[in-house]
Amino acid sequence: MNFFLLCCIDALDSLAPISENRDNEEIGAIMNDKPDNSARPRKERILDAAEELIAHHGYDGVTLRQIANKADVDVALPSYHFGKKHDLFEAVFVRRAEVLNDLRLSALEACEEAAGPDGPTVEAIIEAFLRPMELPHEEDDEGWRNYLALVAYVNNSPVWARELMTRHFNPLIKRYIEALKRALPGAPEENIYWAYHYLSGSLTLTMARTGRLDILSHGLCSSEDFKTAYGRMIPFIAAGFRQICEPGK
Amino acid sequence: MNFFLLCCIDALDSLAPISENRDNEEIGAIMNDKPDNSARPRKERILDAAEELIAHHGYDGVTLRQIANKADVDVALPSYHFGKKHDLFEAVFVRRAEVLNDLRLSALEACEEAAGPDGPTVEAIIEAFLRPMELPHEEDDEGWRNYLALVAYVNNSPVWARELMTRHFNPLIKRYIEALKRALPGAPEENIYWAYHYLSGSLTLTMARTGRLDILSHGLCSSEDFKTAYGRMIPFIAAGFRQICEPGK
DNA sequence: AAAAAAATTCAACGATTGTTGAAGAATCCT
DNA sequence: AGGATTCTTCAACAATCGTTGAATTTTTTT
Repeated sequence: MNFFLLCCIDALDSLAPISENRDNEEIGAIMNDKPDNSARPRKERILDAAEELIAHHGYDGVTLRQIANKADVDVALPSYHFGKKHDLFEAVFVRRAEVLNDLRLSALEACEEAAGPDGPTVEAIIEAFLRPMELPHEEDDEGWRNYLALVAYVNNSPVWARELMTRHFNPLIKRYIEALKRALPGAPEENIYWAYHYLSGSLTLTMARTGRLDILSHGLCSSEDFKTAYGRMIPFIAAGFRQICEPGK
Repeated sequence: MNFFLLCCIDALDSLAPISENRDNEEIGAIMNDKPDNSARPRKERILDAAEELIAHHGYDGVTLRQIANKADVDVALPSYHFGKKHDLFEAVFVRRAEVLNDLRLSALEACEEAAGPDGPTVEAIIEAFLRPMELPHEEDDEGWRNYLALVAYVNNSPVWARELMTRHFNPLIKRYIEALKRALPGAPEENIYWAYHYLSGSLTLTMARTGRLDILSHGLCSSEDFKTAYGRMIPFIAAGFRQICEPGK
């Protein structure tokens, strides 16, 4: 009863002059749609909220007020911490980009080391490219899932892809391309790029998690099932690479 | 001299009470960034403008005023012809959807007829799926190119994909899936759906024309080169299908 | 040619947008 | 403890958003 009363007060406190931040947040975290907002610092909460909303509705489909509301902070706080809206978007994008690049670089180096002097196979390289994206959300890390959907949104956008994606991801991708060239000696160079393009597309749609495949297959396949998605994808893409990149064919 | 004067008047006529629409438009079409707006009826001009702008900037990234401006019509006209903004968006999406479906259906039926009693091969089916998108813009039909970019945008969006894409494209896709099942007897059914998913992703990114591949390959490949994109894609995807759908492997 | 219908323009509405400066509260440093 | 710094709130700004009703022009019909 006492507990319930406090929650109702909390729900109406939009105009009450509050000065008890910590207590208020902890109570609000219990029965709100914004989970455990009290735990993380506000600056990261804003990034989390922006990440999720932009991944689902796009940059222009989300307002700073929606972001602030989901993060349970004041409207002015995103601007204070990140400046313009576009800067907030970049901050969201950059936050996990280096983490992902590091994971991928380690995976590539590991599979190169494990391989013989001829270098790793196509399958091993593609696996090193894909598995790092599976790892972060084996436990249900919704933040990482949202980020991957955001990357899919950016990578498919004619506006953002050239700037953001190229700047942050191309250097590492070029390393992967070099490894693929070694694994496919004699391949026409442009075909390697086309094959990577198809790989990128398949991966992008997977990360977007639109749920269309679920409907089409009547529940036989699930967009949320990353493990299966990547597991099938590796031999699929590798066979495609071999088909158009091996000179004998 | 006389010609140039008329153009200047035309450029300043935003507040002049005009009643000579036809003449005015023809003159304006010569030196404006909005080409041949006088030729097509206004209702289609609005669809064209919305198509191009939404394909490039997304639904929320475009205002009705921008659309009206590009179509060279009044701000209120889109609302008069199509109602709400969302209805205009759907009108754009639907306009060419049936045309595309018809092209694909004809292509599928043709290749089924050409094949023997065992039905067409995987390559033939995928070709029938892809080539209809190449045809409309072999001549530089920018309208069709914009539409395909719009479909890519929609198909990659968690918000729109389930509703619009499913409603307008799933029926025909199911026919293609059935043909693929025939071409790949004994294949695990879910793998067919996964393979189609990868195909859909590769196609989507190709239609989006982000220009990233151009940068990555230092101009070796071009996002605008649909012919090559589809030509390489068919054997690539077909090999992938065979890899994960043929029971022997 | 007059009347009816459709197409187009104009001006304006309330709502919402991103952003800011000043005021206030919390935290840190010495 | 107290001054400096950082963080957070509040209220408000001009600009722009989608949409609409009434007026006007153009086209179609009679």
